[in-house]
Amino acid sequence: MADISVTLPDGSGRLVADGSTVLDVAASIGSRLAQAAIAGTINGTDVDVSTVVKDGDVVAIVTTNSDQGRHILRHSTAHVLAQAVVQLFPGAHYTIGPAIDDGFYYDFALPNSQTFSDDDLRVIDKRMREIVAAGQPFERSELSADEALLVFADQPYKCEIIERVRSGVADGSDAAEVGAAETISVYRNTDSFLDLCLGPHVRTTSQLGHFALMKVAGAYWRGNEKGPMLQRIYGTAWENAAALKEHLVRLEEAAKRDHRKLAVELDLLSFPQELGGGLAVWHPRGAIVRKLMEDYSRQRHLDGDYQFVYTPHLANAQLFETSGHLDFYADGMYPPMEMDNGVYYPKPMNCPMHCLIFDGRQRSYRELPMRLFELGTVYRYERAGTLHGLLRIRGFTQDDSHIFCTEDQMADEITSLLDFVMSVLRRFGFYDFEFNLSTRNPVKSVGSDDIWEKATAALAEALHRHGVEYKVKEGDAAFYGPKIDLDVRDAIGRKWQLSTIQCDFNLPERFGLEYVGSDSARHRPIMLHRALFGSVERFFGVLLEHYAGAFPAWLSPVQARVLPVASAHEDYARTVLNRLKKSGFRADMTAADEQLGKRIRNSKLEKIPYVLVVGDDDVANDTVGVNPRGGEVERDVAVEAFIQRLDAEVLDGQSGGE
RNA sequence: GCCCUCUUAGCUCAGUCGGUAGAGCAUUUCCAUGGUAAGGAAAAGGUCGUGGGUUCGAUUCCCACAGAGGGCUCCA
Repeated sequence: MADISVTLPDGSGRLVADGSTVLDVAASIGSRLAQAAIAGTINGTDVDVSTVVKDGDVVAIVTTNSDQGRHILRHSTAHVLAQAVVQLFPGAHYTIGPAIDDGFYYDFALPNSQTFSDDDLRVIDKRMREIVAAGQPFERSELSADEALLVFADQPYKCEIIERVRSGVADGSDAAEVGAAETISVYRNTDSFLDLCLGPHVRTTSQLGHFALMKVAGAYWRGNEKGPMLQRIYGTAWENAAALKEHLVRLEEAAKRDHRKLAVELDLLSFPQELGGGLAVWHPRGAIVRKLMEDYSRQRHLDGDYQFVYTPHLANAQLFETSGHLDFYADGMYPPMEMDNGVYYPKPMNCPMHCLIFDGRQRSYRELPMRLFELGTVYRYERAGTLHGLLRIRGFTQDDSHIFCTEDQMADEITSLLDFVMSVLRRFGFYDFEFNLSTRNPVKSVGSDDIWEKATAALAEALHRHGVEYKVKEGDAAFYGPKIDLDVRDAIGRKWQLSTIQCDFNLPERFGLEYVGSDSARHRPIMLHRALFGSVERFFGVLLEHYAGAFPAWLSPVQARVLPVASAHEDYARTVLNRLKKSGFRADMTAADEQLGKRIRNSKLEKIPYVLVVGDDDVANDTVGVNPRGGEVERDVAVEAFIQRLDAEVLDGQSGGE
């Protein structure tokens, strides 16, 4: 048989026998590679390892320890899940089951609106392992739509997908199942189980097995809340036992950082049931941290030439009619209060009120850019199921600013805003930023093409000037203007969306805002909305998770705790405490009513940065024993030296770190 | 709002096959004064989320509501 030549990713050529498959190519390179091969790519297209290569093809082998490989084995595991469910729950309809970050899910419709229980998960898991042990092959075949409809005649959701392919409306939501192509591919595991799928898949189920079923959840068919509610099973799957274990440990670590758990443990804040859902009260420990955050924010805004304003929590309905919020977002607002002189609403945002301030008198171009700043508390009636600790809450405070400027000022203003945002976030220990630029949704937007183009260009320009990478989210802008969103990565690599910078062409129009230009004519200002923390509550929650409750010294509720070894040292301990307080530190003391070890333990659990132990030696020498959070104990430190050290650390926290 | 699960002492959790409840930690008091992550003893603490229903009797079974958790949808 004649040889053909294929090219490998490193550019080298390779001769293989005509009719060779991707797996044969892998085998020709090495037997271990062939073992690890679960799929391949030919000329950039994902394929099964059983696919035959042609002369001149560029062939790559996909192994399990790559993102692409894991994606494939997760998707294959989803098929195994579907087979197990179909076997165990006769009459179950299976719908779609894609791979996702770290795992996969599969959505099912069970007969008679049955639901899965946790016990069911255990049974399903067991059956899945039997399927893995059986080493079933994944055999690909291609069918016409008519053939496929016949094969899946008793699977209405599959038929719907097939019909969508036939009528050419299949889109991203169908992508895991079928391609955009006219032919429909299916993968067969056994004579009785096959599934619509674009592929590729592993060769056999025996290449799978390092998976865990995580949870059951409800999910709407096609994400449509008017559509049927399906039963979704989430799972995670990895290339080997170690990777699976690592993932599960990571989840445990993240759970330990849960801000709702830490808020209770550290006595920071609570959500009393009597208050109502999504409403928090701040306890002294949490309130002091919040105050420090707000003080810091205020100081930075003063430095940045912002003008401080205050606006009330209620407003006449007319205001929100003017702003358009009542038209668009009435569902998300707390209900109206009818008074003798009109109808009032709690404010869901601050912008309309800031517009009133701008509009309070005639404005000159000389006043622009005018930057109004407020820590403004707003109320939004978030739907019950969406509440989530501090991250999604019904009453919250935005570090909200509205900047009124001319079109020409827009680019500079946005550029300096980006500096400002990053500088503030760095102070809270975030150094890894990702930017998203959301552009116009042509169907739903206000404002002229010209102004959209200018504003989008100004945002892009600012990003370019900073030399930062950014993703463009086409059509993701609000109806009133384009925006930049900023995501940060926390200490364990999770992504959080925090800051936002938005252009608004709508409110200036609706409120008829104007300024007098140097040409003596009236012009409409551009309005920029921006929040750095986003909401103080949400930012606090993210910060809690980021620091795992161990706030840096400048933010810690208690910076140092003095512990006398025995009662005899209490007087001295008190003088040390007073010196710390006089130096401006937040410090306290725990009397020797309990053993030293226990008091140290409790202080550590409170994540206090410094525990100062004082005994006979210290009384004699004016020293302390310093037990720092996460560090080594140091004895005989002069009190003055410790104060200077802490002073430097706090100062560095507030102003260093750039 | 939708699907599932949950709600017992300040916290973390047992428990009652329907006969009004227990532990550890925390709290208070007493003893102990201990140099770097839990010393000992005692006391106090609960209309078992709320409201209805079934029952001789409900914290337990049923229903509704509220709140929480996991998802979906939504997030100006």
